[in-house]
Amino acid sequence: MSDPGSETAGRDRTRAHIVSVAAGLLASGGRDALSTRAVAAAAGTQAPTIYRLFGDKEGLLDAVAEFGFTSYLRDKKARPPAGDPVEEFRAGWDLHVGFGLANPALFSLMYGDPQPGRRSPASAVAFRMLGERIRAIAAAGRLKVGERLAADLVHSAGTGVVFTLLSMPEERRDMRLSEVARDAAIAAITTDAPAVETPGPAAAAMALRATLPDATALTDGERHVLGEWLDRLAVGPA
Amino acid sequence: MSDPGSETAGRDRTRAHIVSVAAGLLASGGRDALSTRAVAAAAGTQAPTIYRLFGDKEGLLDAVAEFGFTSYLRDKKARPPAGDPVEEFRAGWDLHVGFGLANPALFSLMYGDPQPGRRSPASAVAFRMLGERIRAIAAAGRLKVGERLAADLVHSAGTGVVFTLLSMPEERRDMRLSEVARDAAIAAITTDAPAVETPGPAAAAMALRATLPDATALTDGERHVLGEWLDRLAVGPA
DNA sequence: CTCCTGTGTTATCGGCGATATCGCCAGGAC
DNA sequence: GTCCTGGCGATATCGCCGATAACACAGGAG
Repeated sequence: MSDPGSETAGRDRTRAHIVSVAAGLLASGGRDALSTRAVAAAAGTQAPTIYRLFGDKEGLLDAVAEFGFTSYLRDKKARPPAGDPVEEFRAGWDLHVGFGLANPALFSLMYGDPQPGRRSPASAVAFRMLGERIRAIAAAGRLKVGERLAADLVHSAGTGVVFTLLSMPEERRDMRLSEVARDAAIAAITTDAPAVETPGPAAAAMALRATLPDATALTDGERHVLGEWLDRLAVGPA
Repeated sequence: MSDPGSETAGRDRTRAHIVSVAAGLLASGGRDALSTRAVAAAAGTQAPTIYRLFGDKEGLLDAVAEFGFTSYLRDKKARPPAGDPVEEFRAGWDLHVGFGLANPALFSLMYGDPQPGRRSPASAVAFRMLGERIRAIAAAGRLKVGERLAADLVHSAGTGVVFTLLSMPEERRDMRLSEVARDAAIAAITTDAPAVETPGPAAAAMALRATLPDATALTDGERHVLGEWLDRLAVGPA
């Protein structure tokens, strides 16, 4: 281990090669084409190598999913930021649905056959991206439900749309479904009139201060303390 | 074949027995527990019998899915018609989501790993039921999109919600997700005027929640408590 | 030079879906 | 009553799968 750089480089290189070959097999032959033997043969190596590098088959599948997903993102990521967080959200939705339709086997790998608690690294990446978009909407004062619920709702709608479209013959897919579902999700989690005009906690605190009497979810005492804190926040970090 | 009645009766009986045993295996051990050998052994028969009765493994899976789905419907179908088609729709949604959460392996069998054009008999039954509910809404003059698009949208939302909930650990599942998604779907396909949107404190609370880490005017403890209150405000008056 | 770790290679295990083959027996044909 | 035949149970088998044990070999560490 005196030369870990080149050693792990060689290791990483064969690993990347196997993942790339496996992704090709998956895309061309579907999930069933991705057997350890087929991958090993196509990569010019042996079955035990896969287990040394990936632990087990699930490790290989995770690596393939992450590779395919990030590759797709890299190819498509020429999009300039739109400014409006809801417009950014739309772009993210379309990107994700496009990924699912372009890589059905990969998408099924990431989201099909769900197991409680288990989440593939690739879908974790996707969910984190979604969380950032949701947060941006919230920071703009246009989110009317909790961030977590919003993210779950959008995730549900997106995966559902992709699965539904994938179950149809390709020529019968109605892409309006994606748009309608997308806008329905937006309508469910956002408000048209932004509650906050300027970014930062101060403006948000002021906006909340104004609607505080309507905050019936809090007790009188909580409302009182909250009011004091909001006053401090409205002044700013002085 | 002079006595087709009793002959096919015996055939149907063993068939039903195998399906019932297989459903039990699937419910207890998950999808992987449903191997032809395991089913044959548990049913007290031999592997070739399964192929004689069901053609191949997919035929067996279809039969199991249909059996499980119709069994669930039979057990739960004590619901009296509600009159209002949208209310009927709500009941159907809740029934379907309940089925998915109660039978995760069956649900994955029906909707996971989608293949273009292929639709399991069980999901065909479910989709037909959905179509009837949609048609009733249309007949009442309250559908604002095409029946087909409406059905696809609802199907997407429903399967997406179930998959999302199934991917979470059981104790972390937020059942509001199903309700919010359901009502969002209703809002997207019906002409019912959505509840008048009073801004309320939710959006401002979410805006502040998103920028909370920047709120340097508060101590860590205050920020923590404030975060909990803001989450409650996002849910609304409960 | 010797050891020791990591890799390539072969062989193998138990299980899977699917099928060929054969003995058997019930029921109709005559 | 006897023969024939079609479907069933049972066994064995094929090819493939995921996974792992066992072993030969290379090449740096000491």
